[in-house]
Formats: sequence, structure tokens, C-alpha cells
Amino acid sequence: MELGLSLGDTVPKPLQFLHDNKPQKIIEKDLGFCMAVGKMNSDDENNGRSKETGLLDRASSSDPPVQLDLLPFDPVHKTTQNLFTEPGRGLVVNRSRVVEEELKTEISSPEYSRFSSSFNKIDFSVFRGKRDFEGITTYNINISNSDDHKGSASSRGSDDHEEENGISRKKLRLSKEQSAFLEESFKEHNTLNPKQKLGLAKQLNLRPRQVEVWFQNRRARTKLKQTEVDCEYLKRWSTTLTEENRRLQRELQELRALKASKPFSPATTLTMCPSCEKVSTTAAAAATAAATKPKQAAS
DNA sequence: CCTTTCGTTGGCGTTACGTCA
DNA sequence: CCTGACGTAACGCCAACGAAA
Repeated sequence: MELGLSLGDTVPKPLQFLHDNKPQKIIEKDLGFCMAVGKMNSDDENNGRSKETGLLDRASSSDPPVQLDLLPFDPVHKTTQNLFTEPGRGLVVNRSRVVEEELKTEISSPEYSRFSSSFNKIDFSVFRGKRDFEGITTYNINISNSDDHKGSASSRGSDDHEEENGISRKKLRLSKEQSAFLEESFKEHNTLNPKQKLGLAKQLNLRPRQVEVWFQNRRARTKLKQTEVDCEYLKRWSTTLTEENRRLQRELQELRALKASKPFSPATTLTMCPSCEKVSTTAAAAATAAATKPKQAAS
């Protein structure tokens, strides 16, 4: 098996060793990832490679090459028409199930076999030309670099779980564009009805479930933030109340001390000024009242 | 009308992955 | 390179709700 790779080309470039007569697919995107897979038989392994360069000699490979196009992320869904319209062989990776569903309706088998992807584990399919259906093969490429996927069966339950379509549940980091778009939607409405969910999923090239989960987590984050704010507020409020309590306790002690110093003064009672909330004796209040009364009478 | 069943949805706690210091 | 902290996608479970039987 021989792999060729080109990254970052506007249009997936033909790989030198595999094209002689195959028509090239054109993908109208600004970033492409094109990988070619050339199958070698055992004899090819030994003889098909140039001893000097180590490169595959195409003439010696009996099986036609396969070209893989990793389509770039497209936050605004575009139709996949023309993708399968040309004869030849190829692989398509990096389209969500939303697109997959669309493809299933747009493209009739045998041009379409199956594809899906997630970040770490790529599950893709080979399609061939309209008249060359019988050889459809599905490959699974695992490009994970984490230790979980180095061949051993994982003990983590979810790693082994796969949805019925073979799409891994493995965590996929959303792009900045996707997150920003979801964030904007969340500002408008923090819950989604099914129609909005599907619309967002389609626009962002995500599964509806992903959109749903994102909103759930986003609501949880909002709530957590709000809880933190509330907690801070309550802390400050608690501090204020504690200080107020101390002040009142001091005042009470002063009053008790005052009462102790003048134990037999029947004319002395406690009143509170409603404006300043200071406690004073009625003797003082009476004096104040006496001072203000003549003025009121005069007026 | 009630009651039951079923599907959907949101909340919540948790797990595990990706990133960064 | 390794490690721990942190953010977050994804999961499972449960409760609430509405529609249908």
C-alpha cells in the first residue's frame, strides 16, 4: 500500500504516481487535503518500488489507485452536488451525517456507499464510478494519536460505543467558527425547538445531537456562572449583615451601660430617630421637641 | 373526562479528551 | 517530555411534559 499526501491546496492536486488517465475531481473550497492510496500486491512490494527513490512505480501496480479527499470544514453547508458525478474512484471524508443524509437522497447507490467521520477515527468508504459498483469497500482509518487507540481494547465504555452508523462518539472539538455561531444563537434563544436545532446542525455541519448537547452544556455554564455571581453577592451581603450586627451589638452594650448608670430615671425611655436610626433617650428628645415647639406655634 | 404508556426534552452529575502552563 | 489544572464535548440517568391510546 502506498500513500501520497498533499495539504493545503485549493484544489486537490493530482498525485504524481497515480494519475495517468483518471479525471480529476474539483472541489470548490479554499483548503483541501488530498491523499492517494495505491494498492500493491506482494510482488509490488518487492519489485514495484524504485530502488533509488523508494517511490512506487505505478506501472507495476495492478490495482487502480484510490484518491481520498478530506473536505475542509464548511460552517455554512453547501450542497454536495458534483461530488459523485464523475466516474472514477475516490474517498470522501469529513462530511457530517447531515450531509450524509442529504447525499443518501441526492445520490443513488452505487455511486454512494458510505462515509462519516470524527476527528480521531475516520470511517470512510470507497466509491467507484457509476458502472463500477461491485467493488465497493469500506475502510476504517484510525488516525488517533492518543494512547487509547493504539490497538488495545479500551476499558472506557464510551470509547467502545459507536452509534449505529458507525460514527464514533469520541469527543470532537468544535471549531471557533462553529462555537461563535452557536454562541450567537444562544444569545437569541437559550433553548432550541426541533426546527432550530436541525437548522443549526445543517448550517454548522454538525449532528443535531451535537447542537443539542452544546446548548445543554451552554445552559449549564450560564447557570454555573450565575451561581458564582449569586454566591459573591451573598458573600458581600453576609459581610454587610455581619458588620451591621456588630454595630447593633455595640450600640446595645452602650445602651445597657447607660441604663446601668441611670437606673432610676422613670422619665427616660428609649426612642429611635426614624431618619438616622439612632437611638436616643426621651429626655433628650423632649429637650429637642421643646426647642422646636415654639417655632411651630409661631408659624 | 381519567389513566396509562410512550417519546421527547432539559437538568444534572459525571467522565474523558484536548489544551495549556 | 511529563504532569496537573482547566474547559468542554459527550454520556447516562431522571423528571417533567405532552400526545396518543
